[in-house]
Amino acid sequence: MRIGELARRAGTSTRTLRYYDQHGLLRSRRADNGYRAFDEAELRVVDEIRSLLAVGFDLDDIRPFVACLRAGHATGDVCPDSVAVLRRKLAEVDTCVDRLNAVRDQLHQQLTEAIAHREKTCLTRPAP
Amino acid sequence: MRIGELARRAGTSTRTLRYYDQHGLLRSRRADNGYRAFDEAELRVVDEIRSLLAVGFDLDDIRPFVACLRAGHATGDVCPDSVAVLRRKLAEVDTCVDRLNAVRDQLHQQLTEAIAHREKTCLTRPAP
DNA sequence: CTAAACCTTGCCGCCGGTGTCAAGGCAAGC
DNA sequence: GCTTGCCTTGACACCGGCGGCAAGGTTTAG
Repeated sequence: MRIGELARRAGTSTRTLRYYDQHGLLRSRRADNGYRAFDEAELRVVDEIRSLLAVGFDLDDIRPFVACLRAGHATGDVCPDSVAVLRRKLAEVDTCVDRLNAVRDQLHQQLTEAIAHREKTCLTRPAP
Repeated sequence: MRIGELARRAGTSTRTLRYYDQHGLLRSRRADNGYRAFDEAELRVVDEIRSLLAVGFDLDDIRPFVACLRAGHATGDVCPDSVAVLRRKLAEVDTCVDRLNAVRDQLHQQLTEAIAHREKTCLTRPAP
């Protein structure tokens, strides 16, 4: 399979696939004319990459998952290295959620106080 | 007050202050030698900018708050435009938190299943 | 007089995944 | 032979808030 077909089937662009290839996440042979040739299995790999990128992983995070797939596992997340990344990412997301919630609370309070202040100082009509 | 002093007092760098100035967030006159001269009040402005940046606002979001301070208000958040930004940002943070929580749940489930799968397939010792 | 400590503008780098364009090689149908 | 559509590498652009450096002018202390 050449890069255009893989891109169409995976629902992405050739530019993107070349980038993954360049960074060692895809496996490709070269035909005599220099064209990249991909196995069917790479479609699954691209799907894995895309879905992990979509949840906020970067390419380095994704490497173990790809390796896990190549090792013959049905999913990329059952290998020790993948599990380790999952743990780390989960922790990262947790702290990120905590921070965002703190920000949320601060914004909420600031908003509440600002509105209270406006109603107190300038006697405009109350919000509709 | 020159830029170095303002930077020291605000706990930031001259590079940063020039950046704010360049983007119209600070107000400065020029001395005869070309040096920027800042009023005392700009210290408060820099503080406002920094604290809003810290919670994830970008410079454009911050403009109304600065304008509000310049309009003579004790805090930058009591003016209508600032309140509008606060509302918008609060909504953004809310959806961001929701997305992150969804990701969190997905990661958690994936992790749980991956570990269950490992314990089922390869009979390694259970995690310590 | 000179060194040190300011100040100025301007430009490159970063981060990461991708869009996009350039300039060219190859394949296939007419 | 010519057009069309694939493929190749390489390189710039983006986003945003800076860091850092260069090359120069200014002021002040000693």
